Amino acid sequence: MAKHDPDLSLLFHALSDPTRRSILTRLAEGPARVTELADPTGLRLPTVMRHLSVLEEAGLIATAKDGRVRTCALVPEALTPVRTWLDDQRAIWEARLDRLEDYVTKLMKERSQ
Amino acid sequence: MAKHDPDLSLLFHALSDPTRRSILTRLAEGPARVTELADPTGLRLPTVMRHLSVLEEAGLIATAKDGRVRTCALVPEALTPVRTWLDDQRAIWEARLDRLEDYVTKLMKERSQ
DNA sequence: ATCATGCTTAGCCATGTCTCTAACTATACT
DNA sequence: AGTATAGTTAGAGACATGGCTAAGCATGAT
Repeated sequence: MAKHDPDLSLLFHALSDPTRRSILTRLAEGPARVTELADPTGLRLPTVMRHLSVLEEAGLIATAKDGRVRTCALVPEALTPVRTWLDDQRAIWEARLDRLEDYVTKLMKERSQ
Repeated sequence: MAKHDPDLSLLFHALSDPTRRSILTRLAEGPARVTELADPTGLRLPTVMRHLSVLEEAGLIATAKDGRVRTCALVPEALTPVRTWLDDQRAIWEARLDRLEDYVTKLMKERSQ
């Protein structure tokens, strides 16, 4: 299968880890430095760094280094493709439901004649 | 970090693969048997089976076997937790924006005095 | 200049993922 | 009964992931 949506795959993969989701939730309340993010996870710094780079490569966060401190911030628009995919999926599903409804309606009309 | 949301992890992981997403999109148009789903992927049956069981374990599809044919169907409500998580995330983000706005408003008031 | 802080790099290990082939089972067709 | 069809199981191989330790490198504080 062609990988038509590398973005979506990256995004969903980034979101599939509880640690990464908790980092995002934390960041939703405001930017934070690396150590600050690592602290509540109970994980070692290099491990958290890895999570952060997964998030950054997915475009979910942006980071910048000032002096020796790296500050991380959420990129809220990054979730748009996910939302869009969900909406599209629901749209197709609903279209199908509509067609099914039409079909049932048609059946009932035919029956009532 | 405690894994408070095994469901979400399963769901996001299931959605992180293009093949699996394409299967879901196909299923959104109506139920299908395994071979039918395998066909357009260009993958071997066992591989597709694996994808299907990932989708099933995440609760995204339901399958039933009739004779030697297994039919797969979408479970559209399964996406609800994902949608909820996205909404929650956005809510926190917007709350933060509001607080920021309040702060700015306050600053401006102070300044104008 | 020295030391502490904050991050980064390198490399290891166990486990998980995605794909395959080969062989098997169970159901339908003739 | 014999053959084709639809799926399943088992297992292998290549690579990714998530965690770690140990060592390195800037930058800020004294």
